[in-house]
Formats: sequence, structure tokens, C-alpha cells
Amino acid sequence: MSKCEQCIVREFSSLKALGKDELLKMAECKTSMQVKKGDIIFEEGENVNGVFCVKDGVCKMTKLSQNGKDQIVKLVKKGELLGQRSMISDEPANLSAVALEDMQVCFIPKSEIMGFFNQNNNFSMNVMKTICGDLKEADDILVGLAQKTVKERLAHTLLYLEETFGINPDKSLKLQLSREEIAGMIGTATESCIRLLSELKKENAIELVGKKIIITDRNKLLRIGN
Amino acid sequence: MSKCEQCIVREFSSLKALGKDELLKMAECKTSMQVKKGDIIFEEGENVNGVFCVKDGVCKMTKLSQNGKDQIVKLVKKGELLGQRSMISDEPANLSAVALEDMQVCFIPKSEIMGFFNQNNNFSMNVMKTICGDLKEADDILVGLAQKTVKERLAHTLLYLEETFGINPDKSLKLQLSREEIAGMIGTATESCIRLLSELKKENAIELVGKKIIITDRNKLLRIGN
DNA sequence: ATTAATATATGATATATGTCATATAAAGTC
DNA sequence: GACTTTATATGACATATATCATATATTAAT
Repeated sequence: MSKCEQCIVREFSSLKALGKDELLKMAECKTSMQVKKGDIIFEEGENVNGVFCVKDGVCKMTKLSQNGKDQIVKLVKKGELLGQRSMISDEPANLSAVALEDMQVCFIPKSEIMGFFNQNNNFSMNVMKTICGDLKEADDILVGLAQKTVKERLAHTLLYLEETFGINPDKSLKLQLSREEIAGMIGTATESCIRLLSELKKENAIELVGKKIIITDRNKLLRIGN
Repeated sequence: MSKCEQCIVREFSSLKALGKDELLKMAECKTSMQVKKGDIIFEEGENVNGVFCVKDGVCKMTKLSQNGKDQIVKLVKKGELLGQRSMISDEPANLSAVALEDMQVCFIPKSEIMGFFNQNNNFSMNVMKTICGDLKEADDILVGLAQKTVKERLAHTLLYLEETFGINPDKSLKLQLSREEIAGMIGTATESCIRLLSELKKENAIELVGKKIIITDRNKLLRIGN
């Protein structure tokens, strides 16, 4: 069993507020797990009963809509926590979490986390701030969906992907989403997404190498996406 | 100065967790204010430095988008708190709050609230749950905007308005929004909103009496909006 | 009450986006 | 390596929604 105390990733999440003894206690009751790309960590409607700490890899938080399409609400990466909202509200998960890459995650049971809430004010404040950040982000995406065109949202999302997950040595976006997934982020049909990517390519804002996307004119995307 | 201890509205918000002495302390430092319909309580980008407790009336939380239209992100009514997110994140407001009716609100400075956070775990837990509820709501609206048609969103919103704010003796929706505001909620052009209201009227799902909206076939709206 | 201003309503038209069909490319399987 | 499956790409077309114009109703102002 690996020690939470020595886990670097901890430093990036709300858990950084925890003290030595709290971390030792946590290491005792946590469960480490490997998650394969495509695996479901938890599903909409499921009772989660704890929190997942993402040690490595990226996952998408999705919600299935009436028309059968998966809307991606948020991407979660290394150092972030999963399932906090559901745990705090004491409700089943509102979103599903699906791995986009092979992941390493640790599950920390609810009882443990709730204990920290009561003992450690810094910790609960951190969690609160994280959720407030999520809320702001959700509000901003919401306004974008309501008021921007699909092309504007696409441009914006490409910049977000670059900024958040970085690029490979060949300059292509490190996080490689399928066209369908990009469409699911910006709320459009896969074909429309593909078409608009082609358009951006014709306008020399991006390059498409197979599935890979390379941003060649950041300013152009900025001008479109804002 | 009115006493928080005797304020019934308190019971509906996170503040219900506060004890007698905390309420007395709060009554000391709060500022009561009347807000006229149309007045701005605070604006996007402004530093709020506290929380507003809505004693009476309803306001809209809006965000101005690039194209100059106001998107309504949320409606806030009697018994709810305003500006929590911004206070906790220690950031300027992300949304503007504008009164839809004459309102009575009390302003409680940040220092006071932060004190309660540290002393009273039930209170911070309540606030956290409220924000988690807001986050879930925002995620759901987000998915609706991405995946539903305007007509579906309109039907859904009409039911939401009935459920949340009730109806008058003549069965019309109690909260009387302008067509432009309804459009701002569902993320469409005012003309489209008007057109779709007319459509719903032709389909005998609603009646339009001037500005007033009467829901005549709830099930029909449910079938459309979900 | 009359006028001015604003909100609601509807038509005509343009545009963005979705849907269905099909082709090509890439990836997985035996 | 040949084959099957799946993802990407593009065309043709349908539909939803935005925009602009204008009419009518409602509200505010004098």
C-alpha cells in the first residue's frame, strides 16, 4: 500500500491541507486502483460513497441526454478529486466518470473525508473553493453554449485543451480526444464538429494530422473563440 | 434594526444552522436594504465582500455575453443567499444580480460569515450543500442547452417557473418575466421565444393573456420538455 | 386623453446546424 | 497480411433558429 504522505499529487488538490497524522490515517483506508482507458469509474445515478483522488491520467465527466448523446461537462486531470459533489450532497452521482487514458486513482471512503471536514477547517475551505471554481466554470460554459456559435465554442475548446493539457513535441494536443468527444464537449453533432475542424484548417488556424490536432494560429482561434 | 433571530426567512437558508448568539451578533453588523424592481444588487466584476440574504422578492443572476445579450443563469428567491460563491472564492462576482421585483435584502459582511465558517460546522456544511446544489443545477442546464431544442427548453422552463414560483388566482405564472427575459433563460433570440410561445398556444399547452402565461396542459409541456 | 416609448407578435428571409448517405482512412482482429 | 470494424471526412439536403422588417398591443409620459 502506497503512502499518501509521499504522494506528490496530493499537493495539487484540497488534500494539501491535511496534516501528517491525517494522511497516515487516510493511507490506511484508501484503495488504490488502476483504471484502463475507456473504463467507467462511476456512473450517473450510482451511489459513490466517497471520493476518488486522481493520481494519474485524465477522465471525462459526462451526462447522457434524452437524445442519446453524451455531453461532456468537465475534464478531470491528475491532482483533482472526483465525486465530491455527490458525496457532500448525499445524492447519487449526477455525472458519469469515464477514463480517457489509463489512470491511477485512489478511493477514499466518505466516512474518512467527513471526519476531516469536522476536524480541519482548511481542508473544508479548500473543498469549498474547488466546488466554487467548478460552479464558476459551469456557469461560463453554460453562457457559452447559450450565446456562442459552434465554431466559436470549438475554437475556445481547442485553446482550453492546449492550455490545460499541453502539447506533444510535434506540437499536437497532448490530450487526444475523438471527434465525437470534442463534439460532446461543445454540444454539437460529430459531423458538424469535423466540418468546422476542416474549416479551421482551411483558414490556417490549425493542422490536422490524422486524429491529431495542431494549433498553428493561436491568435486566430482567440479572435474566433471569444 | 430588525432582529435576525426573528426573521422567518432565515430558516430556509444555510443560516438556519446558526445559534442564538450568532444571530444576535449578525443582527448587529448586517445592513437591511430595499431594492426596487430593476435595480442592480451587484454587478459582474464587482467585489462583493459579503453575502446578501434575500428576505423578499426575486432576482436574476445574469452574465453579459460577447454578443451583448444577457444570459440568465439562475433565479434567486426569498430565503436564499446571494454572492456566496464570489465570497468563498475570494474573487469578483462572476454574475450580476438584478431585482425582478421589489426586494428586501440584508447584507452580511464577509468577516462575519467567515467567522461562522470556523466556529460552526453545520453552517459551513449547509453552505457547501447549497453550492453543490447550484453546481448540479448548472450542470443540468448546461446539458439541456447543449442537447435540447429551444422549444424543449422553453417547455421545461415554463414548468420550472410554475413549480418554483407558483401561480396567481387566475392560474397565470406568478413570476412575470418579459419575453426577452425568458429568451435569456433558454438562450435564444426574443423573437424565437415569442414564436415558440405562440406555437405552444396553438397546441393548447398554454394560454397567453397579454404578458401573462397560463399553463393549461402540464403533461404536454412535460412530454415536450423532457 | 394624446402622444411617445416599449413590448409583443408575425412574416419573410438568411444562416447555422443537424441528418442521412457515402467515401476514405485508420485501427483492431484473426 | 487480408479482413472487419470503427473513425474521419465530405456532399446533399432538411430543419431549426437568427435576423430584419413591420404591425399591433401595452405601458409610460406629458
